[in-house]
Amino acid sequence: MIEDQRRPRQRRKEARPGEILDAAFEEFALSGFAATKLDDVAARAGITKGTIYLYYASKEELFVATFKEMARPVMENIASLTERLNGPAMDILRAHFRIVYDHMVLDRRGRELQRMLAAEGGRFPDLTERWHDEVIGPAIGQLRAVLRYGVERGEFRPVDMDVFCHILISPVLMASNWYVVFGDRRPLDLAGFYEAHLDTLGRTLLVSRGT
Amino acid sequence: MIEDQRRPRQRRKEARPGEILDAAFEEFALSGFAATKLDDVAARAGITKGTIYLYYASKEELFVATFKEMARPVMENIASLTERLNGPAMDILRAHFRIVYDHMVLDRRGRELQRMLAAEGGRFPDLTERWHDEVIGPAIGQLRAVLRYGVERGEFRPVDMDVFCHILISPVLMASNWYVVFGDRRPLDLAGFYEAHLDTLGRTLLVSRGT
Amino acid sequence: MIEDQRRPRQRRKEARPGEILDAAFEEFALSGFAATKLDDVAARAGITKGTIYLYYASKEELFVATFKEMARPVMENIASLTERLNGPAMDILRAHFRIVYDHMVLDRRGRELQRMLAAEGGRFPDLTERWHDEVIGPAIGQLRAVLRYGVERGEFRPVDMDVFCHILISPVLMASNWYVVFGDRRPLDLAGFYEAHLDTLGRTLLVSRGT
Amino acid sequence: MIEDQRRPRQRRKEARPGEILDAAFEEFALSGFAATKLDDVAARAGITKGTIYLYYASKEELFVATFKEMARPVMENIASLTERLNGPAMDILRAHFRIVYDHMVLDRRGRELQRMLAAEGGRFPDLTERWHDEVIGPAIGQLRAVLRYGVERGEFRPVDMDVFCHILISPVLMASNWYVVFGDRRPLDLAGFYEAHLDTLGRTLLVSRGT
DNA sequence: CATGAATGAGGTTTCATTCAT
DNA sequence: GATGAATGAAACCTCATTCAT
Repeated sequence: MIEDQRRPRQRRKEARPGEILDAAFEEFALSGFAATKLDDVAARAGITKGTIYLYYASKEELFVATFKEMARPVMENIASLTERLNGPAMDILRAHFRIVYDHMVLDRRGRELQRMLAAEGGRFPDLTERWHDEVIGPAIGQLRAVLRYGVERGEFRPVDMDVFCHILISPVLMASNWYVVFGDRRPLDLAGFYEAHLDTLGRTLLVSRGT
Repeated sequence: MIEDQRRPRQRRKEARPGEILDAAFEEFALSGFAATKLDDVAARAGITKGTIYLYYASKEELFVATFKEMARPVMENIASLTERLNGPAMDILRAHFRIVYDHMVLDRRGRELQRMLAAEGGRFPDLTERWHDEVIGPAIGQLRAVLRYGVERGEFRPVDMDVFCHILISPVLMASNWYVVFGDRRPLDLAGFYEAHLDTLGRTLLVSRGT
Repeated sequence: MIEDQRRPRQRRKEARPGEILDAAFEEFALSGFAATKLDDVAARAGITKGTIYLYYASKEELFVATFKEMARPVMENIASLTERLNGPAMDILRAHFRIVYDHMVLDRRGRELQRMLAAEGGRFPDLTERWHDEVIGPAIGQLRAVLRYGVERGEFRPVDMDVFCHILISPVLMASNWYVVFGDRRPLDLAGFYEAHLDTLGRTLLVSRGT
Repeated sequence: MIEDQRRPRQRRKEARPGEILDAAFEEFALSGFAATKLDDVAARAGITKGTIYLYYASKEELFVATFKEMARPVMENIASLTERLNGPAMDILRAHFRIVYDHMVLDRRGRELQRMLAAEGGRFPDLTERWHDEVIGPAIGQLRAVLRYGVERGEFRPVDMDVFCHILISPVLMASNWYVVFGDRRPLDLAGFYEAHLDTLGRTLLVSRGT
């Protein structure tokens, strides 16, 4: 956003790829892969079309690189989810979902990534796989670990883990998807949503609930 | 499915628009709006490209017509959801979700419609509005009516309707989205999923559960 | 050349591919494969660029089709060279070379084909093979048959066929190549050249020459 | 070929233009003028694209310089062909053609130069002129001088010099062209070819041949 | 001298749209 | 109504050339 005072040719080359990916992400998120014009990406990045090809061999490669770059922080954060399991399982769950909400719902990038995947997954199965292996899979794996911990602890009732993990995480997808589709026109009370989600978790899982 | 006994020529004339929409839906669902070629639509419909323009003025118009046509049965079914509220609220909920699952998860069209909306909604805000007004809105409205009925009946505990409706319906979106994104490669136990979903509903809503 | 009075869209489609190949040949012969612009081909054919793609999938394919089409008459004429071997071998040779000169030297297409092969053969090895198999090979094969016939008849002295065939046919390549490279600026006396060539043949091959 | 012992940096400076021409020649010979990329030339020369422009103002100029440089040794050798005319004319011819074969057939550069001329001559008429004036013309001039010498000497029969010179030299073009077009896939017996060529010369020219 | 990032004109290719039949 | 050949704008991509370092 801050104007670089040096002339274009003088800009430091190290920053180029990143600037391009930022611009590309905006355009791809806005228009989808097929409808995005490299001219627009270049214009947004303040360069010309040809320059993109110095760093990425094709539009497809740019898309993949963009997705991977934008997914990286999400992946890293998911990977570093609660490893320590001690204390009440419900507290761990609460912390767990706090992070998931931050990265998949509140962060615009997380939301757009999910949308892009739904939209373009057919043409980029590798990205779908990667997203599953490094985001969805680990997130559900962590959730399952917490559930098992809670059950072993006598805090949670025993449930079919495979299925319940998907059930319990679905409000996250709902919130992300709602935001992306209906935007600001039909706002969602995200804070209330989060609380209601956790309430549901508790009622669904806890063995004994304080009435 | 039922063979039309009339001569192809004759049959065709009236059925054309519908056949085109069927073909268009498949192609749009497969490739998205921008990447779909009218050539492919025409080929799939067994006609030539020019013929499409006899019925639809542009690719955009075809897309809108396709979406509307495919959304119509879903809308109608949603509209005819349980109007009568009598008997246990939980039974009504169960019936309600049966229909929702049938049309939004099990029916490929319902799944694709949701995906298309996520993918192309930005370029077709009218469709997004329509989908909200005639599918999502009514479905949630019905859900809210049942919840209110259950609360009035003393069967459900009082909750924040607005938020909980979204929470409680999210697994439907999850199932639909999962299917569309991960396809058959990572199958979901849909029957178990449905049961777990209803179980969650019960535990979340019911005032007292028979242990 | 004769203006077709019908408007472009009305031209008969059957003629299109041929018209395109004619135009393409001129441009390819003029500029070579890489430097030829499809715009120019289209302009020469009186159509637009897109139309070319209705008939040929790519510039390469157009080039190959052009070469094959232009080579066809040459190939057919070579194939129909003297099959009957009777009478003086020298007379047969004379007739043989008359045809070869007509198609490889006097005919502009024959000359250009040879040039194109030298120029683009590296990028289109299939064409080179085809040209060898259907033009050069047969022409030399026929020449060899006549030589053998002349030797058996006692008219020609025995020579190493493989090598002499190439030697004896070289003036044809020289004439063709000269014309193509130096054009009209340094004309060649083609009639005298042909006679001198046959004279050389006679002196090289005949057992006894009438002094 | 001889290793330059000086440090690369130092050696480079003076040798640059030559190295560039060497690299350019390989690329131009491989792909032709239009399809050759300066990137590839630079890579082959071990420098960067920009450096080429320190020495040559444009791709065209580089091509011309390359051709001239590569043609220089050929021109020089042609120029120094037999000036002394004494002894049997046939011996002189033999020596003459030995040199011509060495430089136009056996030397890859000679072959490629001829090919390049056929391929790009249209775009570079100056080169064509130069090649004619300094290679083809002198070579034929020398040949004519030997023929005249042989005729005057009573060794050769009188012939139409202009035409016969072309005829008699054509096997050289054939050999060169064959090699360039069919490469190693359809090898030519060059030694036998040379002998057969000289045999043809003798039979065509000599007044009386020892039967 | 040398670099190599950047440019931008221009080429190939695609495809929604038109229109004469 | 239906066809399908033709169009032409626009997209992706290439690469000769420039220029600040």
